[in-house]
Amino acid sequence: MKSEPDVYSIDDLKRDKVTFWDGVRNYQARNFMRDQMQEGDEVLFYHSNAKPPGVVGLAKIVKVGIPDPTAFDPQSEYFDPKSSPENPRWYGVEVQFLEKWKAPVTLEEIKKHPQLKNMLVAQKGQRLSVQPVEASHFRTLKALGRRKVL
DNA sequence: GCCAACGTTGGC
DNA sequence: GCCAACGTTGGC
Repeated sequence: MKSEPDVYSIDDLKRDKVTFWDGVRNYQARNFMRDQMQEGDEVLFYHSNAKPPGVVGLAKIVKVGIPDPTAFDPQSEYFDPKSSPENPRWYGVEVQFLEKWKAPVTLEEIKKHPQLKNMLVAQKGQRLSVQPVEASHFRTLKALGRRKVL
């Protein structure tokens, strides 16, 4: 899951412990959250528009399939008049903080890594804010994130 | 700040 | 249902 750290960072999640992941307004991302995510799933937390961009830690899905209330709120920047509480168009999930790594696994590193370079996030033009990660990629990346920092 | 690579919108 | 125009994402 991608987030711009200026908007919501891994430190914010660490502070909050649990947060509702709102504001997803892309059908592919929504469908992935709705159809693929399960409670208990681990999630890579990615800082986009960051210096450097990369995966900064781990989180866990604690609840799925929650209608996104910001879509109903005319004051919200995520307001969508086509979504209503009776017929919600947008959904989110609850995410729990697990760990923040001492150093991020940067996008540059992912692109260079033989076992990670074909990850979705490393592909050109790939801008989905929520995207699937293959199990082997997940394991490799997690091990990299947990390495001792020199 | 630039711009490639999308996704969405709306006229027709 | 096509597609041009427009908006957004996000690395660089």
